[in-house]
Amino acid sequence: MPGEVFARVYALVRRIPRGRVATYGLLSSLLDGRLSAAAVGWAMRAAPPDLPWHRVVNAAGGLSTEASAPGEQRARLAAEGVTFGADGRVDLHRHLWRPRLRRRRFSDL
DNA sequence: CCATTGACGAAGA
DNA sequence: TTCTTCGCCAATG
Repeated sequence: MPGEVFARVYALVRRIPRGRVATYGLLSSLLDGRLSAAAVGWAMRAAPPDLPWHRVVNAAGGLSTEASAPGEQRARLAAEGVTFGADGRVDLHRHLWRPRLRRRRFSDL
């Protein structure tokens, strides 16, 4: 059984729309520091099979799964319209998910 | 309990 | 621009 914290990450990842991607760091900050970016990586490793894990990339738009599952993440992303640069990285300017943040006081920033 | 390990990332050099 | 270094924190042995 995955830890309770991981459930929060999974819920977030399920909200990423088709054709968009999120970064480990973005998910970490959306969780308000409950989980570090590295820990989000751990959560993704243990992700349930139905999770759209392929929509999570690193801060540079690179695919961190190339070593363990060559080509799979890229194929899945390409299948939903995500484009890649010549360097093989996702074009974040075009596909990064920008979720609506919860209303927050300026004084909290 | 303690050390190590990442599908990470910002800051330096 | 590329590379280290260091902090991060759940999981593992």
